Amino acid sequence: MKKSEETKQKILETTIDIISEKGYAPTTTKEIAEKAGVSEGTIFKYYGSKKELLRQIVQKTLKDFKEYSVNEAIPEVFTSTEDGSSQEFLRELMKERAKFFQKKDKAMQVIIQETMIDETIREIFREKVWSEMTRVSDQIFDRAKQAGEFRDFDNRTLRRAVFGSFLFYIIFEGMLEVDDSKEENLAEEIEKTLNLILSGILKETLIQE
Amino acid sequence: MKKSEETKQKILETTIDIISEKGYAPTTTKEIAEKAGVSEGTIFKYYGSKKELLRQIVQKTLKDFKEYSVNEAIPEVFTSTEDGSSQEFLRELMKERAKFFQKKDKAMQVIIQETMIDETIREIFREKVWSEMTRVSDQIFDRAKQAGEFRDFDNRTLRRAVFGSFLFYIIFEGMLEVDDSKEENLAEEIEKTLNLILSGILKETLIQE
Amino acid sequence: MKKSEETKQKILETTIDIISEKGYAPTTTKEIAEKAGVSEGTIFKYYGSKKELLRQIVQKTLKDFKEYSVNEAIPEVFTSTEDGSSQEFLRELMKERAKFFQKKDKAMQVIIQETMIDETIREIFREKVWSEMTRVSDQIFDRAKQAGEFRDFDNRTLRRAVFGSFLFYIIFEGMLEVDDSKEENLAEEIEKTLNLILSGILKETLIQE
Amino acid sequence: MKKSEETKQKILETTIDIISEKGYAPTTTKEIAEKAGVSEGTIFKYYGSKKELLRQIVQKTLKDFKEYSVNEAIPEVFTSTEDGSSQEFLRELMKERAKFFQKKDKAMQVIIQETMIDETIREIFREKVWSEMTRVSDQIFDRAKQAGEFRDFDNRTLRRAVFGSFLFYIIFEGMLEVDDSKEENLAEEIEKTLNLILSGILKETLIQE
DNA sequence: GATGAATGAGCATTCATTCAT
DNA sequence: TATGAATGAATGCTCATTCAT
Repeated sequence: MKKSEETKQKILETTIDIISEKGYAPTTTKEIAEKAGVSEGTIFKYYGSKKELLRQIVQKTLKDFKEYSVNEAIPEVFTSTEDGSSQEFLRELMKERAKFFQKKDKAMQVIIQETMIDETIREIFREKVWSEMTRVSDQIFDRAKQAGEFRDFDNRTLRRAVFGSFLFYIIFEGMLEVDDSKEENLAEEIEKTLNLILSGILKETLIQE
Repeated sequence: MKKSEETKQKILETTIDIISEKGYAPTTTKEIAEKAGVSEGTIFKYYGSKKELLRQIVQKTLKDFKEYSVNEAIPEVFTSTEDGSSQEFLRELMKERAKFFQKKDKAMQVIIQETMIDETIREIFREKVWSEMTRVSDQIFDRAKQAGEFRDFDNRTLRRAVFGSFLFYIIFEGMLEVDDSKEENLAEEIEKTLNLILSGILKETLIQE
Repeated sequence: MKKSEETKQKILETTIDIISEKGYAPTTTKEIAEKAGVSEGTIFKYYGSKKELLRQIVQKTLKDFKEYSVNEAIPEVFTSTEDGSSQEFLRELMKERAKFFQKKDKAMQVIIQETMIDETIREIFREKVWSEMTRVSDQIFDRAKQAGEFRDFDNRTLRRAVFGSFLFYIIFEGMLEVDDSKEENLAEEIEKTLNLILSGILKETLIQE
Repeated sequence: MKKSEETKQKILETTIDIISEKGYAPTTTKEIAEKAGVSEGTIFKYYGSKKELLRQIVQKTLKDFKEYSVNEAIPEVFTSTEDGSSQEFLRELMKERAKFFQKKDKAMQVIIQETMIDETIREIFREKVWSEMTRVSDQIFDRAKQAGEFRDFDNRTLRRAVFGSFLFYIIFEGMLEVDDSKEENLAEEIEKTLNLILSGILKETLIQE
């Protein structure tokens, strides 16, 4: 990597670090410059504006996410579950996604934060994540329902259950349970949660079909 | 209500409205003053500082939440599920809570936003919501497991599934699916989601006991 | 004294108290109102503006000073030194003035402070104090020199010596030597200082006449 | 001097100019910026806060004063009065100090003003000026009394006479006698005043020894 | 290419002042 | 008469942004 690329990268990483802690608005370019070891001018040389710096962080992270999904996660899942059930497929998919989240931990925090606040970011999120998530999960759910593997819940309800527990884990447990055994196995947690969602909480099945 | 109380209340409501749209930091006291129809001075007369205004919004909302829980939600749930199962209890409880969220919609948005960013607010949230949520759900889950009604998932996994889908509904669906049939019945959505979580997605139960 | 006069007086005294500690500018009308036990509105009812309140403090104090000079100090001095020397007269006069300063301690601080800063106040000071001080001291000095009692210093130099040591005592010793024996006898201090000035520091007289 | 140092210096001088006329509190940073030909931001870049700007003015002036005393005034005085009397020494010392005051005229006004109002500044003044003045004058006075040159006044009374007339000259004559022959010789005024104080006003010495 | 000095619009906050009650 | 709610101009200060070097 060229020197200038390194500098640019350093700025980006530093910004993600700081913003994920205190949010975008209260983070100053001065602070970023100091922690990144460059002058404020340099930030503007590379990114034009503070807002643009944020946009590039979001865009880059979501592009990475998409690339990861397409190039690594889904092929990997396909291979390992080739002739398997939808259930197996979903299980592997969630684990792959979780890996990404875990690696891009702070950047994802930034994205969720800003998605809640900024319409521009929200739009990017909608386009890059939400639509893809909806599309892929619709495919899985539809196939599974057709195959008689899943009960007949509508896709939105299914999505809510599958992704919601994941979201809860990311946002609240990570943020609020400070001193907890953070080193617990993510894959195992996903496993347990999906088990629950797939098999249900109750001993006696509630729904008569 | 006295005139001065009305003014104070008007400021609070206006602030919640604006902050829930754009977040705390980029909202200016000038903007609040204009939309609330008071002078900037008045805001500081009543709330001392912008930060304090936020703190009071959070505190008041969470106090209302607690009072609602204790005075309305839980008694109501107890009465209606007196000799019922834990499942029934949980179901009613979630519906009652959802009602509150729906009513305090914007204020809750503010709280979730700031919880992600501000350690002070995070602390309040931890004390007022998280600990209470943990305690109450532990009771329900433990009782249900002892009664042989629930499978033997650990409480954290159970919590993740139950509250996560709820969170997903609040944060993402509300925020991202703009043009959707918002008037859909909340109670019904809760019902469907809990059915899923309680009975599981799969037709054949996964777990052998 | 009528109730309203009492209120007015209370405001004035409170203001003098506070201003003498922190100066006019950083003292707020809110602070005055609170310490005086009235509403802010009342202050403006009586004094019209903060500036006017200051002006009235200065004017009143200097009017008191003048009245004291004319009605008490000078007659008292005349009586007690009727056929005495100028030296005796000066000595008594300084002691009488010192009594006033001691009594009006804080108000005089306010006046000296504001005289240094505000041209309006400076003008009042010039008219009420400086001109009178100059006039009276000129009379005493001239008479004493004519009588061969005083050496032939010009009046300004004489004034500087006589009033300067007094000023130094008021401003710096009072302000800077915090823990000192404040209860020391003012009259005695004046006495010692005037002795010095009248007789000189040196054992051998410097000036040959 | 570097450009940035010049800017910093310009701000300082402009501030001294304005504050010495109207005092610290009513002087606005906007006014300083305009008169100094810089932006308000620049002031805060260099001095952090308005209060800090004042503190630096006071500190710098008093540091200059101390350096002047030690490096110029006292050596100069020692050389010129090497085998002379204490009287001669005191005389020269006062003249040297007066030179400094005359040069730093406005800055000294600022210091005296703020010393009367602000405890922080008062503390700096106590440490830097008052203690040194007390120490040096004690030495001179003690030596002179031991040598039988001075009468037996206590040091505080001596100080009051010597510095008081000086103070009076600085504060009141400079401030109140606007149209006067300001170009009069400072050295000569000091001379006359010290003559008076050393030899006394009276023709006949008052004190019998 | 990178700096850092300088900017100025915009912010939260203060406070003397007004006025209906 | 006295209050205290409300004001809004003005303040100290911040910070993204520019640009000469």
